[in-house]
Amino acid sequence: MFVALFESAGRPVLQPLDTEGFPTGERREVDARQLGPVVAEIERENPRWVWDDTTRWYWRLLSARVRVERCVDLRLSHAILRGSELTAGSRLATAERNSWDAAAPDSVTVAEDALFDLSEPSDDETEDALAEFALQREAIAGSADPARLSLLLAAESAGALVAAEMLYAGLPWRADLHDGLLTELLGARPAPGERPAKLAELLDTLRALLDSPELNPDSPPDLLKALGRAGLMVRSTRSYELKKVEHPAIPVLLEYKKLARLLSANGWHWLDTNVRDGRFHPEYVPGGVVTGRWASKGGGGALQLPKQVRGAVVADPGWKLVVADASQLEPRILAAMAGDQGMAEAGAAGDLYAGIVASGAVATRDQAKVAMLGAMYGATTGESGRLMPALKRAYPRAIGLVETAARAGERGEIVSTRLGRSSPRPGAEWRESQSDAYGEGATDADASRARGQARGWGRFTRNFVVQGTAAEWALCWMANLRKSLTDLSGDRWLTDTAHLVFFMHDEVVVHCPAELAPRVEAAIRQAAVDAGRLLFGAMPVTFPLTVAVVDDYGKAK
DNA sequence: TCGTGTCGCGCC
DNA sequence: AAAGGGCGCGACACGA
Repeated sequence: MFVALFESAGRPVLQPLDTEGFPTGERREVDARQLGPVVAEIERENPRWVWDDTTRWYWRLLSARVRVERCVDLRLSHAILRGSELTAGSRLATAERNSWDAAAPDSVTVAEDALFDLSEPSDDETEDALAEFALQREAIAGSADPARLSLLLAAESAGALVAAEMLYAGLPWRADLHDGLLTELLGARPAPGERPAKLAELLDTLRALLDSPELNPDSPPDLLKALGRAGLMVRSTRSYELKKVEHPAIPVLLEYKKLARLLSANGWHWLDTNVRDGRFHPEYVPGGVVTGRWASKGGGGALQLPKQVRGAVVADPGWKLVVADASQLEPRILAAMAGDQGMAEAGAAGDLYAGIVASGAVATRDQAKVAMLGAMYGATTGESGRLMPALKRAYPRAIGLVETAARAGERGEIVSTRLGRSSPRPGAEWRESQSDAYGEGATDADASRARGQARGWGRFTRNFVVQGTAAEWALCWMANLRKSLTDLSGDRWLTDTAHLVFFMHDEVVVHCPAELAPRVEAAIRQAAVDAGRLLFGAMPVTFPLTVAVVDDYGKAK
């Protein structure tokens, strides 16, 4: 059963729908303040809620302490169906761009304010949304593989529920410990506009060593000039560039850069703006990356949370953090997608890279790693490029898959993930440079530039299939886990029992009462096994996890 | 003063 | 000749 939830004349409206998206029962208007209880009552029948935007609706429900198990996020689903190769001929995909192609409204606070803001009554959204849902059902039913696409859309929508719940719950964050860490590394918190003591000391030393009393190392051009005056010929001021140079100023500069980065990205200002009441509430954006990965927004930067500050993430008294990450996820995904038995076997014992060495393809674990990364990213030079022929001989199917994807991208074609998310087409500029390269009056330089651009797009599509399928695995993993955590929780509210608090591409963190930790760990492991089966069926590829039950996120790994 | 572009670096 | 994918953000640089 589907139940659509939309707004009409400023009021929530419920409409039961059949599997084709047609109304089956009575349309019901609800007072905004009664929305939670009404949804909770219908939820007992385990419907799939259909709404335009999960953030918008689910935030209201969570605020009323109501959870739902399943939903269809129409905006996220639309984006997938619009671009998927599997639905290319559908009415949805061939229609003109419309409001469903627009980006989601900005943030939950907007949705929250809108709840009681009657000054601008919205139009009746119902017709539009119901029509969109029917188009989506039609596109799925008529697609080349409805089962895969349905799984993808279910996982994408479940992910949106997880993202909203993680925003609601927040990641436990000890501001006092974070402040202590900053003070230890940087010195006491300075007055606004001043440098902390440690940073100021390093700056003095650096200026003396480079004989540049006015140097501002935060300005790359300024720094580059000062380095040049000191006889240090570097092309940029990047750390890896600087590390190649021998000079007493370099270690000081690297230390300065590291601490300056900590201060500006995750210093006291970050703490002030992102941590409230012992929780960090990062805003995730499901489907925010073309490949299907999540993005994050707001100053928090959940998906860039540096290891340096993870010690401030501490479980509540009597609780634990269960931290799990999927080991070598992307190469395993590639092996599974390609049906590469040899690579699957190499990963079966636990360490895929060790398995590749054992197979004789390359000599060392480091080489195995750099070669695999090169295969997935499209490296052609350096050690990684040199190792490719050997890797391809040992694993022709896996390497063949990414090379096929790269060739397709070079021709301007689209590629798809396991479950059917397709890559965007290259832009007009790209296509023009390709056709110009073979037109009249084309120079060697035109042709060379076109080849470079073609290969660049090939590297993108090469990586797309792997990164995107890994994102699908992670969505299925989280969706499975969310369900089993709910089953563990009995009648307790989300944040009163085991719940997801953090996600980072191939890693999850669950915050739970200490006595539940063993069952949570088991649930996380089972969810990973089930995710592998959902995507790849009987293909014998394993997705091992590293799991740690800790008090403090910094202690994991 | 503002918006936009670039650099550099954190994460995967 | 060389050629490594995807992000978000803060600080600086620069031009309107």
